[in-house]
Amino acid sequence: MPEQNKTFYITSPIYYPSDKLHIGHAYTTVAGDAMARYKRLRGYDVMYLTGTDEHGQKIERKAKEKGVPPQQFVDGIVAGIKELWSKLEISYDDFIRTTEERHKQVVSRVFQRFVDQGDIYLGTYEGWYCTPCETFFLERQLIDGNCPDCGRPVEKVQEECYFFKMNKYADRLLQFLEEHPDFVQPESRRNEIINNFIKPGLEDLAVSRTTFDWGIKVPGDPKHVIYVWIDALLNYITALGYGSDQPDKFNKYWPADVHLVGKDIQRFHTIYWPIMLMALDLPLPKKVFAHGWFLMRDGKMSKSKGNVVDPVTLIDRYGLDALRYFLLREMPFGMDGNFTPESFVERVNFDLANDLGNLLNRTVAMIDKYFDGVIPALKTGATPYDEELVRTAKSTVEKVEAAMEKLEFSIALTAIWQLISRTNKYIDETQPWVLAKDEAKKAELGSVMAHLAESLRIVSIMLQPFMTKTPQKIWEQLGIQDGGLRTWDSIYRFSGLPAGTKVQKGDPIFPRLDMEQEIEYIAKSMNGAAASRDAKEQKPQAEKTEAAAESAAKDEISIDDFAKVELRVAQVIAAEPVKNADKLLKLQLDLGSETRQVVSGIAKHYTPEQLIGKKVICVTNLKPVKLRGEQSNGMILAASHGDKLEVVTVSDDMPNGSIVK
RNA sequence: CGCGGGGUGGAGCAGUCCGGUAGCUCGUCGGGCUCAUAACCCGAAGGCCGCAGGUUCAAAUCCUGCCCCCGCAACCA
Repeated sequence: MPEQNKTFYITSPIYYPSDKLHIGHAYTTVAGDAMARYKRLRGYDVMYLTGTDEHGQKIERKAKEKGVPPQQFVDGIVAGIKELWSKLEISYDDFIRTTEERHKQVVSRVFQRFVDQGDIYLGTYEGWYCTPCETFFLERQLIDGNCPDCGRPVEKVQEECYFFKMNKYADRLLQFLEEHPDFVQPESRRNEIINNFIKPGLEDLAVSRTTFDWGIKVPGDPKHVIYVWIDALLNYITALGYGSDQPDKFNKYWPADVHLVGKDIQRFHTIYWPIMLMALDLPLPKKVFAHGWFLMRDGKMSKSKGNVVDPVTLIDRYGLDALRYFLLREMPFGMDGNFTPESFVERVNFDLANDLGNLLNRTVAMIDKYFDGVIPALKTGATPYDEELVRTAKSTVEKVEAAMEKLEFSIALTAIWQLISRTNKYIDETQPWVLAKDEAKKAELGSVMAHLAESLRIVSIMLQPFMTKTPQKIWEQLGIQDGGLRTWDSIYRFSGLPAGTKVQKGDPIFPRLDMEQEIEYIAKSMNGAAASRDAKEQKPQAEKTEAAAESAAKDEISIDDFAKVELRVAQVIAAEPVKNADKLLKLQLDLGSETRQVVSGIAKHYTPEQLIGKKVICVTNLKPVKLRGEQSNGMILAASHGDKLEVVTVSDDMPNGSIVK
């Protein structure tokens, strides 16, 4: 039997195609791609899997709103996701969709097996149901025994539901986690999982639903739909053909080397997934790595805050490699970090344009100028500075390899940039422009040029996992055509580039950006609708923000529809915080003819004192609700942008109760 | 006592597990150089490492208590 290549199986999460993806999704998937590319470079037989988790109530509902069948709805979104991946040059080897036959059949079979083994049983789910709200609640969610949403009485319901006996495997799981300290990464999250979830005892997991239809039916009991985790997690093996008549890939790649996940779903991958695999008598994945979030200046990214970054906007304007570099460099993998327009532009300018781009540019320019574009012979030792440069290059390779094994992308990139920096310094030390004036120093000068070119070649090869276009551009300028000079193995020696190679001067690979202008550009693209209003200059067609898309998607209404809303001027005569609530203020409003109580979620922005006396606009014919136990008979209008919020007011001489239209 | 993360020179972070010269990027100031994308290189200033106790020969690092910030969860009609 021929010797098999070492395999490497890495997965991204499968994404939920109910919305457009944002930079956070791009981040995870680019990280997985970098790892996959790195392992391929190192000679591994790599399987990189990504995909979509397409079932569930939310998609069923969204499809209904759009008036299309769920499958058609997700098909559209998935096409967009694939387009984004193609734009990001994600080198996935397979894209699994949970609506595919290859997945659904196996999920059914596995479910049946769990039932047969006694791991899944049919039980009853007990909860409380609010008929008007059509929502289930747990005992602890109720407020004074009533619906937390509308305050009306709820009724106790018992519903059939299938459960997975998680606790049956808890001891084995705990033992596994103790024996495999590397399984959960970063390590800090391991304790959280063990202490918060496993040690207190695992509850049986509800694995079916009867409240919606869009999903894989429970075998032999079609009113039940298999609920998300059983369905979704299995993608990692169904994509490999597990349980099908073609299990070759499964045999070859399983167990997975790394599951990349967001920290929000790490729990499911480190508890439920291993337990499911134990129940299937399969080996467990080697590692579950949770990366952090990109946070915006005003907190977590969210559409309502208007701070969502669309990766396409950045790619179209700054190029793919700028974005990929930023994502992988800006924050340590596994930690939260910030996205700001400033940080993005600074990275591009300082690291890419000034350090790397300029180094290539000056190197090629000098080879052109001093040697008619032909790289001379390299002779290490020709200058006193060679040795340290060569040593730095060697140690950089080691550092990058070590960092990549731990998925420490930012550390790997930092190391590469240290080499770039060292190479820039080498130019200052050797002073080629001085050597050039002395014909006797021609060989020395030539060797300096060769060192520069070789250093850049090594950099370009190490950049391949992170950037997809830049290495190619560097090779073009350095005149590297031989594939052998592009391999990872070729960088252990500092002498790969043969003398006589003809360089080809080109445009700067990363043009310097105008800081102010670009920061403003990105900031505007993030602000969406608000930005488009005050945007003075031309906006490239690519700029379409979520917020803008969303407002455009809102249906037009007629004047009659609007007339249904009764708005009146009201004066705040009393205001106090609601107990046990951070965000709520209880307001007493004078509407002229009456006084009424309104609870408003503005405590983070106004103190009660600031509001008293203000004339605000109140929606007076809104259905009353109870919030945190307080009656609210209306709602006051407020403008919000990002984390700013301001209530809408009118001047003091407008009488209370005046109609607003 | 709901869960979790964090407070380190002006900004953003590393170092904290395994105590022992406090490091990186940017900014500021000064200098050098001209091959290069006003890029590159060198140097300097600037920190009682949130506060208070404790352990130790020695604490950013270990222990105890406290303060402050930020996510998540419960409430934004």
